[in-house]
Amino acid sequence: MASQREKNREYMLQKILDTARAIMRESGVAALSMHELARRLEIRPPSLYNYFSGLMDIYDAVFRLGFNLWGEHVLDYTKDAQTWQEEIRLSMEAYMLFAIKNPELYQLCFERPVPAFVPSEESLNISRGHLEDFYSHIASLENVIKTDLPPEQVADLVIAIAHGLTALHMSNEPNLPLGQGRFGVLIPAALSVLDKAWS
Amino acid sequence: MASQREKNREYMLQKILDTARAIMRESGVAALSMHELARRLEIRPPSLYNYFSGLMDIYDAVFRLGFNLWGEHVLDYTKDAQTWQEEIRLSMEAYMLFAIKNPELYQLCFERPVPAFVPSEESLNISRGHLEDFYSHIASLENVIKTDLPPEQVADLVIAIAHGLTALHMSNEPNLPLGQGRFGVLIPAALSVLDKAWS
DNA sequence: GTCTATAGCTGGATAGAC
DNA sequence: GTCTATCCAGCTATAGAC
Repeated sequence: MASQREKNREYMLQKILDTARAIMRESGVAALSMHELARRLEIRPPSLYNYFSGLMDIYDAVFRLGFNLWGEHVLDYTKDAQTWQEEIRLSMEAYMLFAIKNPELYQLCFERPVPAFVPSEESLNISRGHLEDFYSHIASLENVIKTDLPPEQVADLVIAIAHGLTALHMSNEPNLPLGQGRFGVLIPAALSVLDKAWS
Repeated sequence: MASQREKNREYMLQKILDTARAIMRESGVAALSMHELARRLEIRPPSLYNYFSGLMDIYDAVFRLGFNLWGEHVLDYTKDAQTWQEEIRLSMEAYMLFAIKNPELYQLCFERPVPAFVPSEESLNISRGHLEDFYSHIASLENVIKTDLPPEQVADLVIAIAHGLTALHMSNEPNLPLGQGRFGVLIPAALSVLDKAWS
């Protein structure tokens, strides 16, 4: 039973997080500030403290939001995989696609651009959960992927390759769509290498 | 003929850059400031303007220093390579080793932690030169690496893998030496994959 | 080449009125 | 739940004395 007050509060919380993301996207993750946030929302900075306990709390909320969206995104994007090659291809594409569509969430969640921000344990547990899910997924393919590597290392290697291609894509041509650009174009090449090595 | 004045000036320039690197290493690249720099050097902030035109100029000098050291480092580390596999192994190891030994230079040169800092054209040309050198190196191996990929893509894929492993190593276990840790341990696995795919 | 003094900006956060 | 007023801190950079 959401009362009108609760709905208004939800609405405001949403608006704050949306605006925070817009600032991070336009000016870099580190550019988020209570002042700028209040300016864009056309309120005074102290009002924000009715919704969040401080700047780091807002970072944490966006971080949590990022990993929640990431979980949904990967689940949805990889749901039709039939082979391990497809599984890995879709996982890598999902990684880069998420970064292209949500650069501010990608930076905040997968790089560490704000040393002063340390995610809360609660938020870290969400991210750990997604990693465990991926480990399990790869472990279930243990008998079809032909390699001596333990499944965790297979998973970590896939993550590292996806991360490397994505990070370089984002710092070179962040506006090009999936599959294009100097590094975006290399996903098939990376997959071909893994396929030849592990088939 | 370096006069005493010139020697003193060189010495001070060196001291400023060393101190700048120390700040970046301890508190993050973005934490560099004229105030903190002056504090550690036990001078007043305005004195720094006799050596650099401003904060961004100092970033640029460290950036340039980073790529100069990077060039020497790679040249030295890969000089004994006999096969393409060794060439690639040493290149990847050189990449991660440089990051472990000079995390502040790695972050400033290979990640982009300070959106407000844009390297000067002169500095960018140094980095472009090193990339061209690596392209040439890989191109010279075109007939021994068995792949349909153009040499630039071979090089970019190697860079992406090295970058992915290194970035994840640095954000997870930056203090572990080369070859250790969750991602540091994966260099041989990555090389094995490339060897199987391209031999 | 160093300093003092200062301008002028940004920021996080709190007290307390309404 | 919003505001005004305020504090305190950090920063880049310049003017001008010595």
